[in-house]
Amino acid sequence: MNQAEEESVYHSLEEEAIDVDCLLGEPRSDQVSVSGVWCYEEDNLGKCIKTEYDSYNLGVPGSNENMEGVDTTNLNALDVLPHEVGVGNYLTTSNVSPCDDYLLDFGFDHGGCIGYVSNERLHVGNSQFPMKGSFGIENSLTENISGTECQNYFLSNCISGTSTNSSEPKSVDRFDDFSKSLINQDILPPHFSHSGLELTQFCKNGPTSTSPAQDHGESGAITHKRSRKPTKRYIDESSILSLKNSKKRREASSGCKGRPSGVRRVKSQHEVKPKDKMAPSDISFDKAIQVPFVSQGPTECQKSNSPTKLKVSKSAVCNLFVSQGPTECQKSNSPAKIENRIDIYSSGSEDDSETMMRSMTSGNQRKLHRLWTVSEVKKLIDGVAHFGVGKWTHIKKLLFSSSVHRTPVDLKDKWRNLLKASHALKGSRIEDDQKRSQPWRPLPKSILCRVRELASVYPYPRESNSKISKSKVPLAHHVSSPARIKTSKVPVV
DNA sequence: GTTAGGG
DNA sequence: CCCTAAC
Repeated sequence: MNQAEEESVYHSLEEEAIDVDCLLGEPRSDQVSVSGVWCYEEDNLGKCIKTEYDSYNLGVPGSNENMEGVDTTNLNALDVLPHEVGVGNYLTTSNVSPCDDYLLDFGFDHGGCIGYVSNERLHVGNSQFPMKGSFGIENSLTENISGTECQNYFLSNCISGTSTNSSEPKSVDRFDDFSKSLINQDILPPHFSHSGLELTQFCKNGPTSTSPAQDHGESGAITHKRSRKPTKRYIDESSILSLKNSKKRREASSGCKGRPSGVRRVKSQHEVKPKDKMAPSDISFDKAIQVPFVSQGPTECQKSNSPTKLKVSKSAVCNLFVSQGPTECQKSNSPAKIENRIDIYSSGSEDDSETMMRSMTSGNQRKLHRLWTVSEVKKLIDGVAHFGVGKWTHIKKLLFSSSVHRTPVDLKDKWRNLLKASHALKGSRIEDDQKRSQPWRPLPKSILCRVRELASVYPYPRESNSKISKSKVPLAHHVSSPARIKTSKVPVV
């Protein structure tokens, strides 16, 4: 086995491990959408119900003491030992085979957990619809259709809807029904309810024509960098501090570079305008030095933190710093120790596979640092592929609705980082270099490649201006991106 | 309210 | 991840 093969095996194993974690960790409320979407497919109605039933039983093993009394279906489900409840059982009990991708995507991760289909596979069939297979909606559409029919189903539906509405009314109706079902589950925006205009337009022109890039009048022209002047806060700080605290600053910043991570203002509800906020007394550099639990004087922090709460925070944070492994963070904190200010833990307890850190000083609470899972990255990529760069709230609402901790800004930040990573990969081509630059979390090369593709399709403002024009990406030359997609990605049927 | 970009 | 100007 050469090195490349080892790499690929390594990646696939890693992905599998992460995804199984994800699967076991994130069923929850998504189950609702599973059953709902399944039931769209009439042929699978029985299976859906059965599977749903089974999974509920699996969720409460041993809760039924009269096992002899239950029917065969229940017995089958209950026979499964808790540790056996996993991918295999879900799949084998469901039997909705043609679209396992879809099942897993929607059932457990809304679009990318196990069933991610990389872009490479998208081109296996004769359909070249850009985001084929990797996006939950489309998978859902094709759940019971196999082969090329499956691949072209979405498209053919749309096209038949435009040319002659009566040519395949059944398909359109079917699609319409499905889209409605999605809307009812908040998976699709309301305007998807009309399979006629919007969707056909979407299909005919490809996703980019209705993408945010054009909505904002960016067609052809890449967004220019926004001019940026020094922030008020910066001006205030610098003017005041340069006079009063230059000496202290040197001492404080010697220990921590720049703004110390974790030192942050509490965004209180009584927040005032920056100028008022930064009264000289507030800019005590006691805050900059990371001495978390010392009373800070009349600052905002003190307003929001009672001494007892500080104490609680301290213990919780200690626990967190000790237990860095996945899934331990939540479990190691006894409920008694965690109260109001720690509620962020319970609210974010849905993803056990993530490593969490918390830096905290002066009572300021920084959001949990949640590492991005591969499945999350895939969802983000799919979202960008469908809606374009910049539609972060759209992507958030549609694909990350179950991830309360991922804000649109987070998505944007992550996309920026992905671009960096993908460019790093492009620059050095060698995967070892990639690992050297990101030894902590090597992303699968396929993902980075996909990011790179999308980066050329949906240039990110500024970065794409400079990098893509300079780079040797052959696809992104003189043709504006929407036009390029139109010609290269949308198949002519 | 959202997004871009600097930190 | 946070912050803030720009939109």
